Amino acid sequence: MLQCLEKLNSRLNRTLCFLVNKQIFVNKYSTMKYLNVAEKNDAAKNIASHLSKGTSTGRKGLSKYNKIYQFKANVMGQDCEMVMTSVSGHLLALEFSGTYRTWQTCSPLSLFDAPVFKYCPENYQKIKMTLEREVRSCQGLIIWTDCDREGENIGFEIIDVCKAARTNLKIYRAKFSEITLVSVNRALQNLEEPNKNTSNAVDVRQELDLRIGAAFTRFQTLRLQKVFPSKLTDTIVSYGSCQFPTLGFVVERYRAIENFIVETFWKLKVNHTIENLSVEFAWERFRLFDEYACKIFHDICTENPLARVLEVKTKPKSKWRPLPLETVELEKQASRKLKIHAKETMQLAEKLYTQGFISYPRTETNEFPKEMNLAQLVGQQTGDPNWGTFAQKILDNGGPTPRQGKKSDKAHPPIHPTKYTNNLSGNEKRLYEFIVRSFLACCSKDAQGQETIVNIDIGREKFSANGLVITELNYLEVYIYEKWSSKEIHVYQEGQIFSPTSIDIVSGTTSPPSLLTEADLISLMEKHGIGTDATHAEHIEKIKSRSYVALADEKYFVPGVLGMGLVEGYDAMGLEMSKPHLRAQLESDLKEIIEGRKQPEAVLSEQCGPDYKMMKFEWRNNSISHIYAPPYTGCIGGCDRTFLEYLNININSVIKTSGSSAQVTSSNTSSRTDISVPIQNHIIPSNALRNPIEIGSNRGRDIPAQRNNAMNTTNIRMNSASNAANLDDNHVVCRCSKPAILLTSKKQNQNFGQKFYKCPVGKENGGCDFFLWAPESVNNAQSAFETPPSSSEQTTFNTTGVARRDANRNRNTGSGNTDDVKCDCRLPCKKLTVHKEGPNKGRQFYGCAKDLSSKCNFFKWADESGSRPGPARPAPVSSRGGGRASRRGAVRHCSFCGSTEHDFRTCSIRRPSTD
DNA sequence: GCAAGGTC
Repeated sequence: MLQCLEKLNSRLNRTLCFLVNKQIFVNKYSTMKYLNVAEKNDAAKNIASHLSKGTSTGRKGLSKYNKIYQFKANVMGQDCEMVMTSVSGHLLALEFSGTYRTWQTCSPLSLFDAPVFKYCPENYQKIKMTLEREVRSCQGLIIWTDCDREGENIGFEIIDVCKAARTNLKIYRAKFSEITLVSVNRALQNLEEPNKNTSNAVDVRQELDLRIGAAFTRFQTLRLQKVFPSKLTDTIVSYGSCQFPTLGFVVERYRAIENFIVETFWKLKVNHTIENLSVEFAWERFRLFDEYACKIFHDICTENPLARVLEVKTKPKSKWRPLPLETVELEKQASRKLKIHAKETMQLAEKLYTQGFISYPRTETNEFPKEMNLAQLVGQQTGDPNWGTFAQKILDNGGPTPRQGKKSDKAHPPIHPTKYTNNLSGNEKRLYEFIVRSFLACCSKDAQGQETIVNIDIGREKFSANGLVITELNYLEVYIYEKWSSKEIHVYQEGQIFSPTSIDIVSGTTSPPSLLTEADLISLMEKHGIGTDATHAEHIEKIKSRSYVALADEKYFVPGVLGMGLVEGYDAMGLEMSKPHLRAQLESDLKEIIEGRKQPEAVLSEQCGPDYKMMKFEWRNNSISHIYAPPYTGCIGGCDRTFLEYLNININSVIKTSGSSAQVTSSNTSSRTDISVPIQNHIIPSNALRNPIEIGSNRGRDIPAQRNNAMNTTNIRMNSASNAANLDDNHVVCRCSKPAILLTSKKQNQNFGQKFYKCPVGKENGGCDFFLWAPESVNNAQSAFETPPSSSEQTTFNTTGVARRDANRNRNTGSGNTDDVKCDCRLPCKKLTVHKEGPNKGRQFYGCAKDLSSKCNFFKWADESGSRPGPARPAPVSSRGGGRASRRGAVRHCSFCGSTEHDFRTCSIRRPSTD
């Protein structure tokens, strides 16, 4: 009996193990159920279809646009129940709280700090309720939103809604590049965590767009309505980070045309006519702006007017078929070729998409996935009376061979027809036809021709003419929107001599660029990252509806009085609101948030906070203490320009970034390291400051100084208030905003034992190369940078490390012979004489022999021995950048050319292109 | 009454 029981027990155990191993037991009693949510219904349907191998069953959700699909799938080794549904883009919207929502109950300025909250708009309530209802019966949530920045944020909106409805939810992110069988199954087997950083970046983008957009819109609307009541009553004068740069492009082109100076030019033209065939030869010099010079060449040619054929080249020439169609290209081509505006094009495309005639029209992809059955799509078109024959020809001649682009949004294929129809009308019909013809053209072959180029010589002047014979039209047969014309030319042979029919001087005038078309505007927006492919048309429409711009001849954009006034008004205030780089700066900040290098709060603070530029400074080596006694609370926003000059901060750059206060640029090379040296390590935020400040430098970088001032940057960043608490006692932060670590030099040289600060992460681990000698070590260490200071240098009045290095070199160089004295480029110097009126007139000095654009900052008086430190008197500066030593005498001079008659702001050397 | 980004 006992044996029987043991046998039975053993058998039961084996059965149990088998069931557990096969997960039958687990499934029976605790089958895992997941809610899967995609960004749109279409995606949910297709993903469900792939994951279920076509077996998913559908049912209605509370929202009629967002259905629910059910199926079984294996998730992490377990067979699970799957429920799949979707949202429709963003589920939540951002809005101001309470009284901040209405215009009359708060100041526009208060919107920068006003409380905001996320809520679900009325038209999305049903989607939200579906999620809440479905998730209650699930143990897991899988996010299937598009794998881009906005998609990640929409994912977190879904997560927030679902977590509020159901606790203890396991949450995963499916990452996929396209909705294909392979891709979505791979995503399910490699589930990840949602990326909070990416979502944070979108939150920042949303908040900034709302705050800045609403604040400026209300401010300028109310202000301008008050100033121009008769003209602007009931008119919204909106501001947006995309609509304003779009307006800026229109204004900029208009100004370029207005400011264009017409010039007359002259050129030679050779004609050779035989039996009604006239061939024009173009001059190799193209055109000259000097009539007299052109006449001389004309005389030379006409003195011996025989042409000799130097070369006859015949080569095949192709005209490329179009790339697979992406949204921006569809908008541009429809505007150019069909004269349908971008906004209408997208509305039409949306309609064609929902009727199933074309694929998803918002795509940045211009290459077809390999697994797409293009032949089947081409086959659908063979019955059409206009392009059916061509479609059949593609199939008969080896099938579709699409030209492939290089762009992919990893989500949608290029725009293509998905179903044949001949029941459309109006612009809907025209747009469908364009999409079909573009698709067939893309699947066809390039047009082929033979080009002949003939080069001739007349009196040593060269001319050329070309002809073209088209041999195969190929895609041009179906793509009726492009033309390629043959050009007949006589038969020439190398060495042939002929008499031209005429050799003429023709004059012409240069012409300004043309006004922007919609296609041009879209190209500019795309180039500068203004808006997305889905929103370009809306921004253009917006500036039209606001009367900022209008269309001339129904084609060309011209700024209206209001648009022009806004741009010029802000420009006059030094606020570059209509320039694209403001948006570009935000995009750069968002990227840093995504990469985890920047806190969202810091970006919000920088872009949104009041424009404080007050900092507390302390000076090392008494540098400028006699003028600005430490601790000095100074402004770098332009309110104290003298102070900026002493720090060699380029005021123009400060103004340029006044909206974000992220960066100022130093105006000369030697001073690019200035700021971090004279200022002691204790960089303490003043009471006026809400944020601590990090000051770094470009120490150690080899930057050609005069080439690009913007490169000589000394970064001054506002960090988040929360970082303040993390700072160590020294308040030294590195350039990646981390508290710097204090280390001791172990190198066996004169710096042994000296202390210095470094980035805690280290450059080798992705940190920065921040370096600063500790205050207690600075008088003993080589210098605040790399070069050892001598005792004499310690007593100099220079505020800059670089000037000290110059002094050091001066001491070691020879005694006035140009062959002995070498500059910082290690090249022999040239000896120069001061011509400027002043105490040093006639005095000689050494400077770099290179030209202005590449010379270094080396300076040395010719009549002084090398043992003395840097110049004690106001110095003539050998190049843009030297001569900080002269500050002591309080004689102000230009930091670029040394003149005492102006400062660097008005220096003609510094600003050759604008002065 | 405001933005820009999703999508229907």
